[in-house]
Amino acid sequence: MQTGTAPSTQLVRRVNASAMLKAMRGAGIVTGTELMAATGLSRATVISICDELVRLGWLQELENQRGAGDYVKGRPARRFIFDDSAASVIGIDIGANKITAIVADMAGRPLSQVTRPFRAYNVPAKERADVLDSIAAEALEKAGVSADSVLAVSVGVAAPVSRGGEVLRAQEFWKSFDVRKIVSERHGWHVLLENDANLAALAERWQGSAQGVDNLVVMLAGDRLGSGILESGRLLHGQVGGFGELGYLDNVDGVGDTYGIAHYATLWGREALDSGADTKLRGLCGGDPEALTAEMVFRAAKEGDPAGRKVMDRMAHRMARVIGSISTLVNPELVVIAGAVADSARTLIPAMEKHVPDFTFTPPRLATSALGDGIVSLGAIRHALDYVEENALDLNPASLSKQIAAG
Amino acid sequence: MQTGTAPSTQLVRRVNASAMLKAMRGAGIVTGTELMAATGLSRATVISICDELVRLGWLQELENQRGAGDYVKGRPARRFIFDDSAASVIGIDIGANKITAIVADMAGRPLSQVTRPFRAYNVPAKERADVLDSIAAEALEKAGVSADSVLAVSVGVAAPVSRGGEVLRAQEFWKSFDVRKIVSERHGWHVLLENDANLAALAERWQGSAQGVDNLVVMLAGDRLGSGILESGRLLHGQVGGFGELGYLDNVDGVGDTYGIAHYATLWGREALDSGADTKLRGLCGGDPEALTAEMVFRAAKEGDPAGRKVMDRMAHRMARVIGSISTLVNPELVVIAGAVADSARTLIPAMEKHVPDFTFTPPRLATSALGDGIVSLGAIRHALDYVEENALDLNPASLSKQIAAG
DNA sequence: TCTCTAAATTTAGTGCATAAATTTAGATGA
DNA sequence: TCATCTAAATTTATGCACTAAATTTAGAGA
Repeated sequence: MQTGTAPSTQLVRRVNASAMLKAMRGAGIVTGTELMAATGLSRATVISICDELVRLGWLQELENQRGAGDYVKGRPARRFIFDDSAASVIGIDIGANKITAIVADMAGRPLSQVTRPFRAYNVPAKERADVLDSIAAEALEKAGVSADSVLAVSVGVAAPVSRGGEVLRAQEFWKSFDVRKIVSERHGWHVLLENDANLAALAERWQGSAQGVDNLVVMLAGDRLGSGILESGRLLHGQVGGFGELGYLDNVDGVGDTYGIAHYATLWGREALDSGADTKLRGLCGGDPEALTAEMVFRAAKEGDPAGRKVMDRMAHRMARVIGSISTLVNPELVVIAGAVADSARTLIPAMEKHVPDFTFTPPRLATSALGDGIVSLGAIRHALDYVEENALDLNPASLSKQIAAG
Repeated sequence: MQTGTAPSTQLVRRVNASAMLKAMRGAGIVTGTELMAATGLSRATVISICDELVRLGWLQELENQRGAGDYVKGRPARRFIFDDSAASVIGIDIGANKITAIVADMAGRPLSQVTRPFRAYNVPAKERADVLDSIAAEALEKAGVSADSVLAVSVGVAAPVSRGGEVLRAQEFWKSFDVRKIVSERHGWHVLLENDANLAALAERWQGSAQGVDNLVVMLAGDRLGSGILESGRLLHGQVGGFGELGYLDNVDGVGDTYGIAHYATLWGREALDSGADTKLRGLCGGDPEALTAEMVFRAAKEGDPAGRKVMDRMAHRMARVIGSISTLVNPELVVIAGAVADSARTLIPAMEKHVPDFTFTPPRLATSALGDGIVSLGAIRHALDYVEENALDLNPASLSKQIAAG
């Protein structure tokens, strides 16, 4: 009589294996006893899963069992270490002006980062795939990592992406389904797609100021406003990926459109110049309003320039309305402002905290992201790692070397 | 050596048992073979779970195996039937003006419905519990069902309720945590709390026009606007239950507040009267603007009265803005207008369908609820049934009779 | 060398499932 | 009447994943 096992039974093993990997990631060297405490499983189970994870290439067992002399009595514990370099993932951010790729190891440590500006819109699918290919190849080379070691690639795009990873309403130039297929077929990589603001939310919860926060809004607030929303720790997508779209702001009093902080800083700064006011901005941009950047306006405000400060004041009012409206409907614990302007926007926080309660009965905590420009590609790394960890028994370093051996 | 089984292993049985119950609910008489097809489980498993469910009082096995002559060959199948009357649940809607209770059997069939108007606000917790008790008792008596057969009670309130079932920001008069505890202790019932609009969303997906819809917004649109949101089939709550709050509409152009359809129908109808226009409304309300109701305005519009039609036109524009804004952010497949005015609001649909695309790039389908005034208590029934089905192995008819025998 | 100890291993048993062989209840027809 | 047919139930043999308790083991120290 042959075998036959319920898929539901095998699922238990998958769940426990994922839990073990998650417990080990970032924990350094661990013993069976520690894992028992972390997972609630029995020693027999923990050890058997460890043995399997070693076989699959996820873990390495250390030879020198007695470690840094932290304990001495009894039989020495077997010591396992998560093998950070067993495989790698790639996170890619396809922004409006540039494309960024990060190669990271299994601990999520970035090994290399490559950024390349865009040349044109509306290039054919194959060329788009080529761009993605070449930047990925460059990042891999820079990281000193083989393309065969890549277990998953996550790509962030500035367009709605459905829960299933499909871009159904291809805004601007990026119609990604083809690309996904092409890249996947070329390298055998698993390619995931996700909205850029959603990835920023994952990044912020992973390494930013939203650690442990389950109800979170992250606003990408550079030139345009976009938002990624986590509810009970889950990303929201809606029917075709539009959850978090902010177009309704067009009709909100005192907001009127979805332009972001950088856009309005520049616009209002130029208005101040045009008004003929006496302001430091004139010096900063060399007298040419077209040369004025958001950065200059922030700097002027910081240095006490009245025109700059007035811009900041208007900005805080405007953003308070934006955050107030979304917080009413979504009721997050925390709203994080992210993107290229996040760092400069930190000075806006006190004023925003003051005004947001005028627009919602459930004011959230406010923060700015410290993750900088790479937040989306970092979120893509987390997204890819999540996928790999969930599928660790099917998608693993050992399966890679088998492929290599077979190919 | 004694036993010891992983909780994760037992979980498989629970999941399969729930799946079996869900497959049987509403299916009438079923055989093992049919259940194999419905659940994907093997015959041995299906039969063993059936035997267990019979033991727990969920199912009954029929004696006369050969049914209505639909087939004849082979060994007669054992035939099981879900015992609708094995236990019951109560769904309660605590509205602004009245409280409604429905007692239903395990098939979700309402056995009785009782409505009672409110007398006062701000009654002490014990009295509130007494009101709930007495209306529940009345509904049980009317249904001819014993209080001992109740497996769960779900209560809908017009206030934010967190995922854990706690009312953290007790709007108006209902601070329900006490009540939950009191009722639970008096009868040993499991008492669940949920927001009324969320329950309406469950009802609409269960028996309304949203069957099979996973991304859904249901708007309670009577005197005040409220919304319940399902994303990927899950109710959204946010940090303290505020997800779906519409207070941001205060600042949306052409909306300005959260008053509902009934409110504005009455208000605008009175404006028409005050303007001295020649309108049927004057006859309908007997010349007294204070006596004018939303219902009269709808009727006048239906009969072609110009003033009434003008109100409908304004209403469609206003609601298009409301639905457009929420649809932009939430991206539902379908928006259902529910509550007491739903039936009258059906005539608004074509105009709203025309205008909604002006306010969102992702216009949803629109519908009005046919579930009438009882939509919240019906949703509470579904909520309670969901809870019972998820916990069918722990919370079951046999455990009830055991309690009775022990007590 | 003996003892102690904490951890690993081994052994026994449970729960939940599958799959294949066998039995069974009834219908049918020689 | 009784063998035959059939679809379903049962029985039997396994597999997998886990727990729990008994036993062994690797090193430290008296």
